[in-house]
Amino acid sequence: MTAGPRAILHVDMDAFYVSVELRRRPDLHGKPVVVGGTGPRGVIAAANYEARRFGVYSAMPSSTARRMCPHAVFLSGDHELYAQVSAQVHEIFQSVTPFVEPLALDEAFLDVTGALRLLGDEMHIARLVRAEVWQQLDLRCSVGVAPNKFLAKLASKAAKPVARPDGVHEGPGVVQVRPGDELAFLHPLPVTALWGVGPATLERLQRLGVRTVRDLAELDEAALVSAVGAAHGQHLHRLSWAIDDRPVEVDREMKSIGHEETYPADLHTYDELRRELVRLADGVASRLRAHGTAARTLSLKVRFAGFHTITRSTTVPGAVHTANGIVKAVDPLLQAVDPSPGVRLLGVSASNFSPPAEQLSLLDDAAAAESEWDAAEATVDAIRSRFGNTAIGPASAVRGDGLRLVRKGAQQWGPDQQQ
DNA sequence: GGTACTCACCTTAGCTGC
DNA sequence: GACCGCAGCTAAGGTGAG
Repeated sequence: MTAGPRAILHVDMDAFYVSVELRRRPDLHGKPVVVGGTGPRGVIAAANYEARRFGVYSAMPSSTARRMCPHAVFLSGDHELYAQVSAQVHEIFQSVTPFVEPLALDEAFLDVTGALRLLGDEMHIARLVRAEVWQQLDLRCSVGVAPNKFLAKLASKAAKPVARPDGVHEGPGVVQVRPGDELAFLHPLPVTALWGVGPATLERLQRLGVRTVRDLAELDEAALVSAVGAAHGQHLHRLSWAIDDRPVEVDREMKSIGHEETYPADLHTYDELRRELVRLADGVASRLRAHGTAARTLSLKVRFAGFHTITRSTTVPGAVHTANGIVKAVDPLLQAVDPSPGVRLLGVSASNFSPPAEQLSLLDDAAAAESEWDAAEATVDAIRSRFGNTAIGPASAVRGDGLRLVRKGAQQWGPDQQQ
């Protein structure tokens, strides 16, 4: 390990999804544009700074966004395209350092400590990354530079453009928190700036009179722990003193795979739910196989019309990676659910990964059945890889009189308007 | 009255085996 | 046989992030 302070970069693309859209729709430059679900149950995935001037932000219900900014252009989004562009962005990161931890399609941490001698100081590297992203991809990003991940993330936020009602103001693009300046930068910030302070934690902290990070730092750690729990309290206390020694993790292991979907109209019968369960299980199984893994724990998520949400899960003796295996495990959980109040969302997820069951024991009945289905679903995978994701799927995934196959991923941010 | 989707992690509670 | 303490696992719910 390198002695002395680390040099960590947090690179965050500016209004990523919208910026990618603007590359193919230059006519929309300067106009408020949002990407997200276009239907009444959709949410905003990204808004450009012109739209943010009107108070529109990501995760806002699309219906609210339409009220606040009726003249905005609403685009339903193209997740596959964003993933492709994201891969190009990450290639640029890799050209600077192999120590890249992707956080999302549009952001990553880079540990450039080892690249300082070769490429110059961390500010130079930050400007280099920014320039390459702009020149190669016609996209803007903001970069935070700091001795740790947490401060680098806050710094990149400080580097971003700001949208106010009077206009969009350019940000500095790169902001550095130098070793020794950590607390001067951190302590005046509102406590919500800390990673891990959401609405629930904020309410508890406010009851203790905490408003800023400095307030939190000066709070007795025991009081903090009793308010928000041991793990969370200790973590926040360390962050409030700018202590964050988490490494940049290049290969983070995935721990769960899931799909969930909100329907344009509530579902009221077991048959409808069961049909959707098969579709969701098909999507989850397909991804499990793509990752060469299988899962022992299968979970069902049901959100009712009143937004009350329940989860039910089961752990099976042999890991499964076929739609049939998942449906068999989850169906009893679904049968125990009363759908009569109306179900707006159904979700299936798989966790507790281990090698596929048939590799462990072909003698076991369940494993043998899973192996038979595996052969069939491997053929499905091959057809999809050649002809596309909608080429083949469970019969129950066919919707409407046009026999259009509806696959997962078509409505990333809620049901579209015409469903 | 309106709230998507995906993933990670934590807390609490109950059960089981020793 | 009843009880205790402990560890490990599972299930359910909650919180937070992007």
